[in-house]
Amino acid sequence: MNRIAPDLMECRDCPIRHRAVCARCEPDELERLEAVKYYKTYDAGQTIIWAGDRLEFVASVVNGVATLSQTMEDGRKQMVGLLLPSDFIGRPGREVASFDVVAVTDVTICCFRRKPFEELLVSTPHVSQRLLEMALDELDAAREWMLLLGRKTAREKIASLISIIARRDERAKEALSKGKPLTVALPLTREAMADYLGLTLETVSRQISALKREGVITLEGNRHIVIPDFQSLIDETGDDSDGGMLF
Amino acid sequence: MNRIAPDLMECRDCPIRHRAVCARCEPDELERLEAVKYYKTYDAGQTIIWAGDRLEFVASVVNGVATLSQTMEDGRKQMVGLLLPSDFIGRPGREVASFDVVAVTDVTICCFRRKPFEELLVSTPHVSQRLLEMALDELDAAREWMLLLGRKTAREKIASLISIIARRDERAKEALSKGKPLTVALPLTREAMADYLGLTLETVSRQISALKREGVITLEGNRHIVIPDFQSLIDETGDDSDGGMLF
DNA sequence: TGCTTACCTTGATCAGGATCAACAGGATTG
DNA sequence: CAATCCTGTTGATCCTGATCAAGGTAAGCA
Repeated sequence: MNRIAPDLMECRDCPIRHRAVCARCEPDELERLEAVKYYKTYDAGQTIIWAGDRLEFVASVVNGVATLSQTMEDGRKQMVGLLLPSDFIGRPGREVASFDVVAVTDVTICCFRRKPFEELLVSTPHVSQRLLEMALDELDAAREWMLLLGRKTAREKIASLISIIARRDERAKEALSKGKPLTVALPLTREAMADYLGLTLETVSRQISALKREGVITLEGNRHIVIPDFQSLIDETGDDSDGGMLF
Repeated sequence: MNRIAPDLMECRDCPIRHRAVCARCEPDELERLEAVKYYKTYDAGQTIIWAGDRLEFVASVVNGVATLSQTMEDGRKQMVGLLLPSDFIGRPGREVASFDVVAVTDVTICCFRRKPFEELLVSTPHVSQRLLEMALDELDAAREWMLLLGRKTAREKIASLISIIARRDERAKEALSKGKPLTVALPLTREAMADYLGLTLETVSRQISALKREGVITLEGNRHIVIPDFQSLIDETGDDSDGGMLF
């Protein structure tokens, strides 16, 4: 898992330095952040924040994958976000968490106590500007997801999920640009995928089998998907076929 | 419709002065905004922005109701936001609109050309702070909506929509606080409701009829809903029954 | 080595909501 | 005033994905 000895790490060596909430910071701003940050690590499966908890800190995901989800009284569950390295956790200006945050793999996060961070937001314009930018991106992504949840078929949902994960995967990007078939690591179980897509795990399994049967994808073990031809996967997502804006 | 003669209106007389993106502005900041704003009005049914259009301006809804939606090639449509007075339209930092914005009733918006507004964002901290706050609120709302789209039944979706509209309705709030039965004006057609909820219009109609048959709601014409007992509507939404955090 | 547990697959059946279709009331128009 | 359009309601039928159920595979462990 390539764990970093967290407390030894300085911001300038941080793998998410140029994508996270601190991306735009000038050296002096970075120093202010550096002074108050602290790292935490969680094992796969651990809950990082419970919905309803008092929100003591906000954080950036440094490495690993976490999910943001909501559960109804009767157990129905909906994932509402996938948190990858550089993504932001928490909501400045809110006392209480609205969603559960759960580590899917082992996770390291870079934390700031909420109150001091809120003060920083006011005094450190490059942090609040970057946070605004990230929030607006998240909002667009959430709205894309609403289309998926409300209108796509099970098959389209699966194809969309795989293509989205492929797009966020650095190594996959490389393979794609070289026209090679690309292999994507799925960090999620079938159940987690179901929670994300608004399906049951059985339907997820069946649709993956169907895509495999038809040669759109190949499985390598249960957690690795090979995509021989990215375009034919895209064709299954139901999205506009303007291959132009890929990546 | 109580149309305001737009160009005569000054910010200090503006009905959304204290809720919109300008809410936090000091008098001097307000002057800067006032200098560059301009009003536009649209008739019910008109499209304000087409997805894919170059985004020339951002704006606040001053009065009326608009929708934010996405359409797939084959016509499937998903609404991803309901824009009520004080809500913000557009995305600073984005060249091209991602969603359609359509006026549902007659609508007046207060516009700022995008480029100058983006500069204002940098130089006017109270604008960007307020915008961040609004974006984070929208994000929470979008995530709530994802639970609705992914996991709720048709009946729960209808009940949720009605209760959400009731909550955003100023006059309804008043009636509620007095314990009176409250009447809510539905600004949406059955079809628009269906697009919002990820259902068909027939299912919307049937579920509304069912709620009426069971006495949870009463209809007054097609666009007004009377809720004799708000709690029993809430009970149908599938949400946590902690009536505590209402409003 | 066999046992347990977690994860996944596949089959049979069911049901919620989609689809197809007919019709009704009200507003608008010629 | 009839004709048309728009919106909404209701019925009949179909189909996608949920539910219930049985096995299968691989890893961890006694």
